[in-house]
Amino acid sequence: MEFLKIGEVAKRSEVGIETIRFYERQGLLAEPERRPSGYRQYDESVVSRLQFIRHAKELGFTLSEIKELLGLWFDVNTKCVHVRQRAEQKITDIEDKIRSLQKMKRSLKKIMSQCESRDVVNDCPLWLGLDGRNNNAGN
Amino acid sequence: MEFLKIGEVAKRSEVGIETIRFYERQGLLAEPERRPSGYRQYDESVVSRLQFIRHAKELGFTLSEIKELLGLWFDVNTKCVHVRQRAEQKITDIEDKIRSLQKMKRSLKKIMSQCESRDVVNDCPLWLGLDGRNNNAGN
DNA sequence: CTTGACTCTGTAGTATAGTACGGAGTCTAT
DNA sequence: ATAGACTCCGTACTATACTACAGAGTCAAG
Repeated sequence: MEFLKIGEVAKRSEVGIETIRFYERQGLLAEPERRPSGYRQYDESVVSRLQFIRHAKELGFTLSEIKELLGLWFDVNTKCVHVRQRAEQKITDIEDKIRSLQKMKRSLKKIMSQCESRDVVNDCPLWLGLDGRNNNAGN
Repeated sequence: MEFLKIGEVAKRSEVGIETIRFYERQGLLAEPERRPSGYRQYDESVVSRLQFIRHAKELGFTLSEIKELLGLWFDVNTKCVHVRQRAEQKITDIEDKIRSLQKMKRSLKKIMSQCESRDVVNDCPLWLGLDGRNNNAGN
């Protein structure tokens, strides 16, 4: 079987059929080939692309950010400097996210240790560990 | 001045007034004390709490997940075992997020290097690097 | 050739997370 | 004591990201 129908793509990528069509309308997926009947014909690469979208969403990227991330690849063939800049910016954003998550993780561990030692405190380590001033990435 | 009015809290936490009231309705913030006039009176701790909410949102947590995260603290005073379990689960979630972000970062760096070397390829490292289940790298 | 599962387009509805009034009362600096 | 900024509540509106039809056509196994 050369091509996948939308239902097969949905199954493999764990993304709903309606959602796939929605992403197409939003420009996250290219318009696929069609059979004479009008049925969409996908090749397998769309499955990875959809999985990427799914992961990126779970990491707090919006669809338009994801669109930009995906766009970086296509631009590789065109304007190198802009790609570099945007990729660098994205990397910085990602590093900020990682740092915040690591803080959050440390705070949770602190909660657990306090819990263990029955040492009830009045300050919540969760938000004390995560208050501002460490990152201010604007979009 | 002992207490903060909602506008001051909004300014310090960089969260809108309407949003603060919205979070109160959603149960992310406790109902604050009131002046005889009905004005809300906050102490400073609410600012950290709002900042925590803001950060957690940027990391892809939903409001109800954030509510749960915040809830962990209060439960510390009550049922230790459940807190430990939930905190452990959250830590696992966070570690998954960190791993995905690190993959994404590596993929972006790969894009940049390919861009630099003018080595145009057909496979996009971005989503090739992020498709499911090969998630087993430590940090 | 039928039948049931699948797909098409277009439109409408839902959940989440805010954001924006309107019309009233309150606070505070002069 | 009054102007201008602030706050109250309730309701309605918005943006994002889906999700669910309706009504029609298509595909493929028996």
